[in-house]
Amino acid sequence: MHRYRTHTCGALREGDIGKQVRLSGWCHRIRDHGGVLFIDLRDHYGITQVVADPDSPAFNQAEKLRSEWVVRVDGKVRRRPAGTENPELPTGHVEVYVSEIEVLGPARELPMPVFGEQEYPEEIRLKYRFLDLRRERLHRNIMKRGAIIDSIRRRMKEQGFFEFQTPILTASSPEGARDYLVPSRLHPGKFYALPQAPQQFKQLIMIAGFDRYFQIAPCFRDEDARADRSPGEFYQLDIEMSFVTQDDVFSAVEPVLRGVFEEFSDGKPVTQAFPRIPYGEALRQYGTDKPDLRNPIKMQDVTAHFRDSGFKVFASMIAADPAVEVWAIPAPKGGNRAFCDRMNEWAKSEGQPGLGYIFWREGEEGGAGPVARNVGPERAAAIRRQLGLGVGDAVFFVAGRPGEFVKFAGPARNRIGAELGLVAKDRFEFCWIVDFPMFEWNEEEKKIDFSHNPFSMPNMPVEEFLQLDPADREKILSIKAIQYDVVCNGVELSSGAIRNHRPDVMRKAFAIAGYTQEELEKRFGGMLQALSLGAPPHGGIAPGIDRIVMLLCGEENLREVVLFPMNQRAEDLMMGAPSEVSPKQLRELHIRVVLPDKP
RNA sequence: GGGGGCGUAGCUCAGUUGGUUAGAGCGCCGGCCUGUCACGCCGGAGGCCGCGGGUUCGAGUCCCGUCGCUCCCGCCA
Repeated sequence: MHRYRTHTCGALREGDIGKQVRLSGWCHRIRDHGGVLFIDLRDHYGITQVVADPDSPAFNQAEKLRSEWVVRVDGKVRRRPAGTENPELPTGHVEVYVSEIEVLGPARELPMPVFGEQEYPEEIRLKYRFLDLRRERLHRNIMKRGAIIDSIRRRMKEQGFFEFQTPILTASSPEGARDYLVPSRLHPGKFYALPQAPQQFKQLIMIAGFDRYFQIAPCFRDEDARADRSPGEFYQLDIEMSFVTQDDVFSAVEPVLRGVFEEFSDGKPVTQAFPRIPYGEALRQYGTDKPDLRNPIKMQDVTAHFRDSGFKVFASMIAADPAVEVWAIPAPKGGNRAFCDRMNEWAKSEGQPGLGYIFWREGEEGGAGPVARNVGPERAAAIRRQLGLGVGDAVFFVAGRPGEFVKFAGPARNRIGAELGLVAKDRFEFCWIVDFPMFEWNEEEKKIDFSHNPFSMPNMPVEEFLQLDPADREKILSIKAIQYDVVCNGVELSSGAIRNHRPDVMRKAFAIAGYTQEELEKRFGGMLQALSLGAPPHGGIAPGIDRIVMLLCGEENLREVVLFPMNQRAEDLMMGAPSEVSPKQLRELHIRVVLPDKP
C-alpha cells in the first residue's frame, strides 16, 4: 500500500464499496456525536466522509483531531446507511470506516478558518495566504486561471503563433510608468530595469523575421494599485504580428478572446462580432473610452434645445462659450421624482453642482421638474422625441465643456443604468475602441504631446505625414493613430497598435511632440537603428491575463485571481517584501541608503 | 501626494442622548450525545474598544492628532 494514499479524497464511489483504502488530507470539518464521529477529509480533489465509532481501534485518536490537521487514515469503504447519503458530494454515497489514523501535520488554532464562506480582512487573508488558498473559492479561481492560460496558449498556437521568452533584466523601456530598478554589481552606479512590457523585444522579434509572436509575459510597473490593477507585477498575453493591418490583428485576436470567454463563461453569452467604436464616439455616447455595453444607455447632444431657452443656467453657458455643450443621459423607467432627486443628490456628493433632469408622468407630456418648467413644454417634448423617451421615463443633463464634464458623465451613465436595473448581467459584451488621437494638447505646458503610445503609426499616408507643419495645431490634433483598445463589460483588457516601423515617420512624430534629435537618439536610438535595417510593417496587442481571469471568475478584485498578491501598498505580507538587506549586499551593489527625514 | 469608508474577543459584528461589571454568533477549551454533513445541548476561557492626547464627575461613544486596512483621484495601457 502507498505510504500516503490509495485514492484521493474525491475519488471513491459506490463501486469501491468493500475496498480497504488509505486517504490523506486535511480535517475539513469534524462532527463528534459522542458515539459516532464524522470527519470530512479534504484534499485538492474533493471531500470524503470518514467515520469512527467506539468499536474502531482509531476512535480515541479520532476524538483528538482538530480542524486543518493533516492526517492519513486507513479504513474500509462502505455504503452510507439509507437516508444519510449526501447528494452535494460526488463521494456522498459512501464513507470510509476508519481503522487507523496517523497525524502527518498538526495545526495550531487557526487565525482564519478554512471552512465556510465568511469574509475576512485582507490583511489576515494575505498574511495567511496559504490558508485562504485552501478555501474553495480561491482554490477554484486559481485552478481556473491555469486552465484559462492553457486554453489561451492552445488557441494562440492553433493560429500559428509561437511563444518566445524575453529578458526580465533589461533596460528602462519607453512606456510611461515608473520602472523597477535592479542595481548592477559589475557596473557600479548602473541599473537594470524590469520590463514594463516586452514592447521593444517583441518588435525586435518581428524585425528578426519571426512573424507571429506571443508570450504570457510578466510585466512590472512601479505605480499605485487599484482593484483592477495589481501593484508591481502582472501578466499580459503579449502578441505581435508582421505584415498586418488593424483588421488582421482583430481577426487574429477576436476568436481567441471569444473562444476563451465562451469556454469559461459558464454559458453566459459572449459578443460574436466585436463592434468597433471610434474613440470620439465612445466618449460622446458613453462618457468613457471603456464603455460597459451591457448598459444600453447612450448619451446624446441636446445643446440646440437649450440655446436661447428659458433655462437660463444652460442658455447663458452656451451663449458665453462656443465650446459648451449639453448632453442628455436618457433614463428609461426613471420617471419619478424620488429617483431623479436621488441622482441629483449623488451628483452633488461627487462634487458636481447637481444633475438637471426632466421626467414624464401620465398627463404631463410637457415634462416635470425644474428644468422642464423653465425650458417649456415644446422644448421638453422635442428633447423627449429626440431621445425616444415616453411616459415613465426621465432624462438627465450635463453641461459645460465636454472635455471637462465627461469624467462625470460616464460614471453618471453607469450609476443610472445600475440603479434602474438596465445593465444586462450574466453576459460578456466586447468592443474595440478605434481611432485614438495620435497627439493631444498639453494645456499646462502649452505644447503637443503624444496622447497614448508614441510608437503607433499615424493613420494617414506616410508622405502626407512627413510634410505636416508642426505649427498647424488643428491639423496635428486631428490625426488619428492606428491604435485600438479591446474592452469587455467596461474593463479595458488591452491596448494595441500598428507600430510605427519607419524611422523617418518616427523622427517626424517625435519632432511634432517637441523632442530634439539628440533626445530621440539617446532614448530610442537602438530601436531607430533596428527600424532602419529592414523592418517589416507590424502590430500587436497585449490583453491583460489577470483581468480576463477576473472577469471569468466574476471577481471584482485582482487579488482573488492571483496566487500570491501584494497588498495595495505593494507589500507581500507573507514573505515580508520589500525588506531591508544586509550591509554586505549593499556594499557589493555600491548602494548607500539615504532615508527620508522623519519629522 | 490628495479624498472617502472602516478599525470593539482569534474571526464576523452589536453596543441607545456620554452613565453600573462591554455583549452575540462562529472559532477555541472542557463535559454530554451512535447517523451527522453549518450536527445538537451544557459549561468555560478569551477585551489596552488600533495608538496618543483632549473635553467631562464619567469616554467604546464627543473633539484633535496619529497609525493600519480598504476604495477612489492623481499616476498607470
